[in-house]
Amino acid sequence: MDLTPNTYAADCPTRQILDRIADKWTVLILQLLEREPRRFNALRREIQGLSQKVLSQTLKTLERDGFVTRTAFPTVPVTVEYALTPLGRSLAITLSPLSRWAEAHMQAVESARAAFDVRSGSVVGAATPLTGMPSGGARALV
Amino acid sequence: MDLTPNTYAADCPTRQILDRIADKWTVLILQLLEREPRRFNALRREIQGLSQKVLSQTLKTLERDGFVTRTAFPTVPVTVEYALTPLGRSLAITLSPLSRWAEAHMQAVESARAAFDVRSGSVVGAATPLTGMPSGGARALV
DNA sequence: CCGCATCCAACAGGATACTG
DNA sequence: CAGTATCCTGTTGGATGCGG
Repeated sequence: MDLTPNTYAADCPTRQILDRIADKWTVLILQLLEREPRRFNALRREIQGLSQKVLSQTLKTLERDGFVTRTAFPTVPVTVEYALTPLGRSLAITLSPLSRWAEAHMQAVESARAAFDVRSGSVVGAATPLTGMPSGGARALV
Repeated sequence: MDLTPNTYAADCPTRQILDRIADKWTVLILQLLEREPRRFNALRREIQGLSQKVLSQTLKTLERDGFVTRTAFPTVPVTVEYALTPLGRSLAITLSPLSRWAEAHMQAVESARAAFDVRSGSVVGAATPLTGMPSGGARALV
């Protein structure tokens, strides 16, 4: 039996788990829930661009994976609260550097993209000019 | 002007970046390149389940985002080497805890899934028996 | 309020074949 | 070896309407 999990094997469970946790919505949701438990529509409102359907699906898998708990209070219109489990909290802590990295290096990435697009000659609104010039080839940049 | 980036706004650049870096293949590729630069087919072989098309696409965006450099040596059959930029190295370090978390908590997640599936009564190979029983409802767990 | 079910458009991604 | 181009299918995900 193979006791050492290998993320690079397609069939290893760790691969499947990595696929789930390396997800945009997972990162954002867990981040919010780490601060404090929330209701369904609270999450929906706080995360722009997240549709109700996808939120619903995501929460369900997060619950199944043991990251969040779903508690329904039998109030008049039902009230549902989502909260992190200890396992989920552990994951949230692991994930939070991702958001911070994105914020910290946003500018650097945008610059890199702009530079690359110039090198590739892909000017957005205009046809690629055969005139100017290619080359510029293999200068080590970085 | 808004100086504070907000990952929860749909149009914020950080959101787009988060979407890219929170990606299964990105995590795996950067991890490998952090140890040492690699050739195209080396990456392809080392990462099971990663098709040539997707690897190609992914590497291109990673290059555009300024995470990796692509160096082509004019040998007989051309040789191409991918390596991390300082920015990419910074990201790789941020990403590596993800893989390790997956490995460390693999068992816990699988247990959670099994438990959830039992609660939900979704036995894989069999039709859901109307006989047995529903309920099991709202017991607070965890 | 909290969802699920349905329909449908868009895109991701595998297989294959062909270039420098 | 290191890709690009084409085709074609499966899944993702938005929009909408209904039910507990």
